[in-house]
Parts: sequence; C-alpha cells; structure tokens
Amino acid sequence: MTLDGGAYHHGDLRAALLTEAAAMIDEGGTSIVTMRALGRRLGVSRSAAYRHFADKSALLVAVATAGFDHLRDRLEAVGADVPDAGIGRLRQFGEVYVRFALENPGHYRLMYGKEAISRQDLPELREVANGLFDELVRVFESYQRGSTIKRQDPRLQAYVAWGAVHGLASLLIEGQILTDVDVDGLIRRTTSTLLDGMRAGR
Amino acid sequence: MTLDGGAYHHGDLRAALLTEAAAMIDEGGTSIVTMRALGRRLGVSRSAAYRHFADKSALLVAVATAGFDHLRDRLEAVGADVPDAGIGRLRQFGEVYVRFALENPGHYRLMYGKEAISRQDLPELREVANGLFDELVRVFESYQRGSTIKRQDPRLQAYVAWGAVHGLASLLIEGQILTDVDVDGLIRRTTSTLLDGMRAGR
DNA sequence: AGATAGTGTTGACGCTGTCAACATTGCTGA
DNA sequence: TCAGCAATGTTGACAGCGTCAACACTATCT
Repeated sequence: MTLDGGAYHHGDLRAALLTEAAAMIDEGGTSIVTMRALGRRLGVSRSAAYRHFADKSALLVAVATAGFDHLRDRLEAVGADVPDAGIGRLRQFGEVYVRFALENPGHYRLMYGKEAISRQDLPELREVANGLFDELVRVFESYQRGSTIKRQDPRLQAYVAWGAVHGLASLLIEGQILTDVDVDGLIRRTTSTLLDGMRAGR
Repeated sequence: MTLDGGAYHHGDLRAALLTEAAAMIDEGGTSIVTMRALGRRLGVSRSAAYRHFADKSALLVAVATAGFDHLRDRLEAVGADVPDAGIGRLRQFGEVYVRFALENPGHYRLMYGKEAISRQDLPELREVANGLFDELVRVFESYQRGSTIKRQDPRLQAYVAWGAVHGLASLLIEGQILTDVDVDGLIRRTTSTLLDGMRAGR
C-alpha cells in the first residue's frame, strides 16, 4: 500500500509479477516464463515470488484467470453494443472470441490447455471458465425462444459452437493454417456455417 | 541388426526410444518425458538418446510424425470401408478423427501444439500434416461435384470442418467438457451441424 | 588382426523450481 | 515513542533437467 518503490520492499510485487508474466507469455510463450527470469526482469530476487504464490503453477493459474476476466469483458462489450439484436450477435461473439485468441495467443493457450498448469483440478479456473460457458448456453436458449434456431439441447449447441471457434482459434494460433488464407473470411465462414446448420425450419 | 539384447549395445535403441516416449506421453503428458527418465526406463544411460536424435525436440518431432502416420492409417481405413458412399463418409472421418485424439491425447497435443516442440519451422512435420489436409480438401471437392454441398472454396470448407472437429477434440482432451455429457452424441451433433450448414440448396 | 565407425557411459556445466534460514521493513499496540 | 510482530525480500543449497566433451566398448570391413 505504500507508494515508495523503494529498495527492499517492492510496493506491489504481486501485481507486477502478474503483468510481467503475462507480457513474457505473449512475447515467447509459457516456456520462457521462469521464476528466475521474472525476478530478474523485476529487479527482485529469484524466490521473491514465493511470498505471493505457492508455486509457479499457482502464478500461471492467476495469469490464466486474469485472461478469462479480460475475455469476458470483451464478450460483454459485444452484448452492450448490439442490444438484443438478431442472430448477428452470435456471429459477433464468435468473431470477438477468435480475435481475442489471436491477439493473446500465450494467454489463450494457458487458459485452455492443461500442459503448463499442474495436473490436479483447479476449481478456481474451472469456475470462471464454466461461467463463460453458461452465458453462451443462455444465449442459445434465448435464440431458441425466438425460434430462429433448432430446438435441441442448448448445452450441446453451445458445445458445438464453442468447439468450432475454439478449434479455429487453436489452428490459427498454432500456425496450422496457411498464411495466404483470408483469416477474417475464414472466421465469418465458420460462424455462417454453424448458424446455417442450426437454423430452424429444416 | 544384431539380435543380442546384450550388455553394452542395445540392439535397436532408436525404435525403443520412440515407443517408450510415446508410452510416457500417453501416460502422463509431454512434461514427464525426460531424456534421463527415458534412459532409466530403457536401462540405458541418460545421454544415450543423443546418438539417435539431435536433441529432445527432434525426438518429440519423431514421435509426432509417427502419430500422424497412425492417424492417416485410421482415416484411410474409413475410406476403404465405405467405398465412395454418400455424405456419411464425411461424418465418419470426423468421428474417427475425434476418437483418435481421445485415445491418444498426448500424441494429439504433440501433433498440433507448438509448445513442446522447438519454435522453428519443422518442414518434416508440416509436410505430413499438410498432406492430411489436402486429402480433406479433395473430399470436399468431390462432394461439390456431386452437388450435395455448397459450391464454395473447398479449402475454406475444409478449414471450417477441421477446425470444428479439432476444437471438439481439444476441449474433450483438456477436460473442458463436463463429464455428464454424452460424448458420442456430441460428436455426431457436431458433424451433423457442419454438414447441414454446408448442404446445397439454401 | 587391426583400423574404423557406430554406439553407450561418465563427468561437467549452467539452467530450472523450491525450501530453509536469514535480513529488512512497515505497522500495531502499549 | 518504541518494542515487537507480521509481511516481505534475499541468499545458500539441493535435486533434477538438457546437453556437450571425453572416454569406453563393440561390430564390421579390410
């Protein structure tokens, strides 16, 4: 709370660790994030971080959680922009989602991968991710009520849609899609195909 | 070539390294694969592997390549089963693809992730992956000729379809989908939605 | 049989995450 | 005001990691 920035005590090391780790992740991936490098970059000793996080995995979990918060903000902004409009809102969700992943590839990998983060279940992360998914389910329920969309289990519809945009984002992030492809067009084609496939009336 | 299995020379260490690494990957993920652990499990010294692979990344690339070969075999088997039948063949491709990922999660992550493998481009891996994709494009082209599917850029269609099944596989592998969901149903729903979205005739 | 190339081992280096012991600081209550 | 305590940061140490150089063993070719 003290605003010294002084010699021994850092001031707000916890926050600095989070932002610096996030920066490193988007620079060179999770693999370059090192407790020691983190300390070096913040002018602090190699084990200072252990006063704020139980271990490296806990720090990464915190970064991932912040990523989810950021993503949620972006998606909520879409909802605000277009009040309760037609099916275009679903499209916008998908596009914003993929764009977020492209702009924060390191974050995105961390959020939806198990590799970097310790194996046991992480209720904290699980909860925020499930919260986002539940909102998606609610969107599909509302479209079903407007009968623009087939009346099927909305959870399955949400999983199908999520899977499609997540897969597209992953392929793009991992460099599996040739560079001469029009990315925006591909994103739009994906959302169009999904919506056509779910549209009501045979 | 000698069939001793003797003391000093292993016999076929290269092959043994590949299968053992693959086994470890599917046991506990890429992170537990260690040059030293690999040596321990094969009763060989920690740096024996360096006689056969330039470094750890090269070994993992070889494992990933073997995974692609395995996947291609599975997909080709589908083609053989159903000669040149209707649109059901595309469905089967998708289902076989996702099932492969679920049965070999460690392999699958390795094949389509950048994290575990060194950053530079790997033409060897890229080539075999692109080969698989090209076959998928050809399948869509053939369906377009049969006018069961919208006449659009077949490469985009292939990316959309690949993205959807890849995303579904990833979500399942990473444990993002609640366990009470009927996986087979979800897979079928995904392929159905895709095909409905691409079907010709508005 | 002796040379040579292939294969495996050992020692060493710097890197990593992490813990215990210690140092310094800020804050709280007498 | 100041003693003491909790919070925060540092240093030393340890085991494990990937990797290289030097060395040891073995199979094979002449």
